[in-house]
Amino acid sequence: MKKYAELIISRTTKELDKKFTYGIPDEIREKIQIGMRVWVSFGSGKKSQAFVVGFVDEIDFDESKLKYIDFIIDEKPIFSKTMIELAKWMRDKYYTTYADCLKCIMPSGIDMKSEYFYSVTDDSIIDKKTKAFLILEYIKNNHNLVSFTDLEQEFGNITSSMNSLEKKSAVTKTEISKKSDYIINIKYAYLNHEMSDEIEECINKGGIQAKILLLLRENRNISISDVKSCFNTSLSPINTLIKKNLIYIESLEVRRNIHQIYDADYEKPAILTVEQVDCINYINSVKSKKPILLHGVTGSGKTEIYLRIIENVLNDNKKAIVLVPEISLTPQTVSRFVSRFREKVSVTHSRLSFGERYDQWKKARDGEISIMIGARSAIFTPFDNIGVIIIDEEHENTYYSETNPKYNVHDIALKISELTGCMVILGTATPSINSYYNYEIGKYDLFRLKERVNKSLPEVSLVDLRKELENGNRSMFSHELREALIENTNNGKQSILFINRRGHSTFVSCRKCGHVLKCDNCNVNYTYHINSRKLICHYCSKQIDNPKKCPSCGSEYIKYFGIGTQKVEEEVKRLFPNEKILRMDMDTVSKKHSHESILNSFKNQEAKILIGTQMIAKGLDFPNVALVGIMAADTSLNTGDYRCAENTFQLLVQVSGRAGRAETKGKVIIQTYTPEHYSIAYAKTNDFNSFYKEEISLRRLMLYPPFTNIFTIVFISVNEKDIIDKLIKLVQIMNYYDKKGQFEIIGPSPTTVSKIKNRFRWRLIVKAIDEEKLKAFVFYTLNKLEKYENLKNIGMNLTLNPIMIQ
DNA sequence: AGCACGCCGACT
DNA sequence: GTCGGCGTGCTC
Repeated sequence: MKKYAELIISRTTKELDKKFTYGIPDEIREKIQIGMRVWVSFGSGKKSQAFVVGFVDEIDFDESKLKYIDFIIDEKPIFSKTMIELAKWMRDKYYTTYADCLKCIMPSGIDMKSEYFYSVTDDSIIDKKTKAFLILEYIKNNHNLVSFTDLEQEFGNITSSMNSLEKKSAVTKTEISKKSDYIINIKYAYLNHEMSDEIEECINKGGIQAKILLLLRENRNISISDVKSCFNTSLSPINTLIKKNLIYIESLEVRRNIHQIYDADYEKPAILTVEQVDCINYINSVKSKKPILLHGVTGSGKTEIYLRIIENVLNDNKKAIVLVPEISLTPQTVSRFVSRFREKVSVTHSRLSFGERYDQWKKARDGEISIMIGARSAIFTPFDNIGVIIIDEEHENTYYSETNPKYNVHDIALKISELTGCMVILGTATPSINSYYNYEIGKYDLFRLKERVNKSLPEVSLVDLRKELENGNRSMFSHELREALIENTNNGKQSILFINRRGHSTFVSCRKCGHVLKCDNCNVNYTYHINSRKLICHYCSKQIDNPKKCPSCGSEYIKYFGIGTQKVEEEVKRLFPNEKILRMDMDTVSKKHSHESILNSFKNQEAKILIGTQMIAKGLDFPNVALVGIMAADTSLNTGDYRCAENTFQLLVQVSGRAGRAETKGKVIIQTYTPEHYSIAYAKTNDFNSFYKEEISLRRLMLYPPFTNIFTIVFISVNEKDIIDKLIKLVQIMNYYDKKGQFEIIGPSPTTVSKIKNRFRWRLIVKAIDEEKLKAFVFYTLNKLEKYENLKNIGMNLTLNPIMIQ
């Protein structure tokens, strides 16, 4: 047993994507476990982090090649056996490497790496004025210890220089490894009870030392920093006491608390509606082990159901993971859970530091908490006994990872459920087409919540902007929206205006020749920003001054078209010169906490009107909001993506849900140029089922997911001709190998944004019914292409069933 | 992926 | 001769 360890080296290339067998030194044989991180020599060069995934008794290679593990990095394993199993499955599912998947599951920011540092030992043999001499000078001037990276930054390519300097013994190379464990140790003072007589004596003498001893009599231990601040003193009395052997010091690891969230008051469980009781009974009694799709209109009390289910799970001595979209991870959401379950809850999200996140992760692993709330990556919370995974707002796109491994939280949750037997609950007011289809074909169970708790659904009206135009209204506000906004504001109620574009004008063009101003680095129209009076590219952030003359024909008739949040703000200010107006978009929330402060300000009724993009669409609950205006419902319809109808329907229903969440009856006005489009028409009546019927039959007809699988291959390069040529070759290879015609190959064609930051992007779409066959086919043909063509200078972006076709 | 090694051409 | 640029091959 435990003769040799099987390791995955922490390098993410296909060539190294296999187990390497290492010897185990006797002194760590007892301690080493599956799931631990170890430090090893690998190949020539620097040492490497590796993960223990198994043990074997024999090796199947030449023993002379065997190397031994240097040491174990952490005290405890960082992967459970379930997580290692999960990584193995992810590797095949998402065609990445084992190391990539393990790193994804592992808490972020704790990678252990090493680097070479150089010191000068003898500079007499080097000629002055040479580059080598300058390098030596530089090292000596920087504490005689400089990293390779720093030297490279200072002098450019230095590989061969450093190698020859080392050969001549002018410098010595040291490998220094850095472990980021983010551990905070606090030093605590303890009384040495063996010295009670001496302690008594010291107390009688009085002074600060006596005060410290008295305090320690009352408490088992006190942190040194507390002692210092308590008596407003330095370290010296403490050191004297240590010298006298009356107290001793011990370091303890402390875990950071996310303090703010524990301030919430205890919230009494709400009285449940009949429907909610039915739902909870249903979930608790269902035996099928299928994921449960919880389809409830906004305001139907899903959160209270989550809380009750979690209560049950905790009573079973099990744990719960609650996933929410990053954007709705606000203290408001979290406090509902905290107020019910207090210190059993923790939170993890991207705004926490690595150390804070790692500490919450450790609390979960060590059983100090039972509920973890977080965005996408919280699905990997290392609980030992998961009872339920709740995915709130399951239709949200943020549950898809865009970087390798390009996983989808639904898939991961289902796999964890398969491995551990936990429940999976998917909650939403607007199910994703995929999830609802899974219910229809019997893969998921469904519970429908039809009522709003204490509330009625808002009244929704559609305004046809074409008719407004016919009637001579050229402004962005329809007559109906303008009147409603004025009335609502005069009544002291709050309004939300939704526009899915930031900036002022979404394109700028010349009225004389029609020239549209575009960024020269990207194939994107400039957006006009009024604060800076500049044109900004939303893809590469390039800014140029607002032109006075058309760069094409020289005319002065430059016009600004398209509505963004800033233009709406400008218009609303004109309507209500004395009202404070809040705007929330990427430009106003860039500063830390500004997201929070805008929402708080609106919550505290400091402003009656809030204008915003996507980010105001979700999960916000403001009781005084009686009007929601959607400025242009069609924006998300014209993206050309196969999911645009689904996205539009979801967005409209979600935004509408912000209205009338308390006693006030809410009103929603949707402005659109295409009121007859089914995604808009059914959003008006909040009729998911009809929308679904129409959408699913369209998907079936057009052969889109969930009826097929789509693989997109995007090639990226500064050389446009090169990527087109290579994609054409790929198509030829694909046609050659697709003997049975099982694969539909579309393209090559430029991506929606065909140039970003001066790099061209072209894509190929491959469709097939069978996911496994599709993956195999794409990788087989790509490998073939790689045999004939040099693909080193081409960026590649491969995605199975992308959330958005680029 | 790193990194070494080896080959080649260019530059004092 | 030495430096820098690359192609190739290996990593328990």
